[in-house]
Amino acid sequence: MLEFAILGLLHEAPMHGYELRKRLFDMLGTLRAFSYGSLYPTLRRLLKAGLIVEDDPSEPDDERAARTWGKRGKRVYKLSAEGKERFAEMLADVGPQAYDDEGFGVHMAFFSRTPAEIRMRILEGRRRRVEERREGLRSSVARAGEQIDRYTRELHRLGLEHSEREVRWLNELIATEQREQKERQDGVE
Amino acid sequence: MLEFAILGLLHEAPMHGYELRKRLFDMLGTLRAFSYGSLYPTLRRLLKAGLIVEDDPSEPDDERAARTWGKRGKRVYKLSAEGKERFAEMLADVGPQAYDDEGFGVHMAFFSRTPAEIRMRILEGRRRRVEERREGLRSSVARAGEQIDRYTRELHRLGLEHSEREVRWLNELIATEQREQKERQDGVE
DNA sequence: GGTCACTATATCGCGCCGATACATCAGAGA
DNA sequence: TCTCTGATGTATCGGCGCGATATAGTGACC
Repeated sequence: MLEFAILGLLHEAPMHGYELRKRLFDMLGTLRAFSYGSLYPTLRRLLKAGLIVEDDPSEPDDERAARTWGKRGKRVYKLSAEGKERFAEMLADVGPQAYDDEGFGVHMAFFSRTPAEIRMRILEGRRRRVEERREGLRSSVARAGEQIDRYTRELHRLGLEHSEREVRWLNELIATEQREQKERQDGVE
Repeated sequence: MLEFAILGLLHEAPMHGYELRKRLFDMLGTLRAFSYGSLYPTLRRLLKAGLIVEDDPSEPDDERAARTWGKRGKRVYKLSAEGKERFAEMLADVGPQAYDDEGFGVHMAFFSRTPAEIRMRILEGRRRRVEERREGLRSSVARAGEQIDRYTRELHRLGLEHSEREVRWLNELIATEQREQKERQDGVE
């Protein structure tokens, strides 16, 4: 997931670790924080795999100000051709991880770079997933009184409300996507 | 967190791994699944630490039916004195992990075994945490139009709604707790 | 007799977190 | 001028938990 996010973000511009982390935080908020303890090792891994390369180009005087540093701070990374390719593959490969809480959020944050058809698949897969959760919680909450711990039931009540709300939210998004797709088609014809 | 959950569950009765996992799933639902890949190693660790002991007592003919097995399946664990102590310590030690999404859910699932005072601390800490998130998302959503990616904003909108709803839910819980505490005091006096 | 779903234990690799350490730099305030 | 704080920046370590996978006994249905 972090790999996906890094590759996605580097499409915008070359960046160093700290910046990546901030951008990520802005996009995902508390949904997914990604600590430095995973960020830097992942960067290393991507570097070794050749998916990103160090952008070290002895200063093209272009925004020189940022890197006043002393002896080698700031390591700026940019996407390699292989990295671009890999990101495209990951976009196309819509697995179950794209439907769970964290994976879905990360995927959605990159929807602007995601083909409409794949956006649709993810949105609908997510909806199915949340509907299942909702049904489970529904029956748990309905199976009232008897046996279930009171606090557990409260927990399930909140979960149920969240699920219901998210399904509605997804329905709106899906409707919007469909409307826009139709407009695109009408525009072409 | 898993350690906490296992120790908490074993207060009810001795159990084997599979059963622990099912009970856990029933309590936390999709909030926190805990796979076998973490459950069994954790059980081992707790065993080695002496917090749980194997309950191997050559059949007290008490529910014999369940263990028809052949050659040693089913390893039943029960709490040791140290385990009980440890759980009590973990209950009393309310750190930031008790306020985040997953930790809070697990703690709340064991509220029936948690002193009222600590329940209060956790509830209020969680509320503070969620309010912070809410404020962050609020300003992000309000800072409309300009610059922010459309899908990212949708993500933040949903997050905001969830935060608002959870704060309300927490307020109710806290109010209930306070009411009950008052009743307890009145009853005593 | 087959096969299906459930019960049950276990391991492996690896992604990610939290804590921690260590630097530089900008601005505020004494 | 000095110092302190807070943001910027890179990095490592131990350990938790996940997903995939292997193995196997049990009960029920057809």
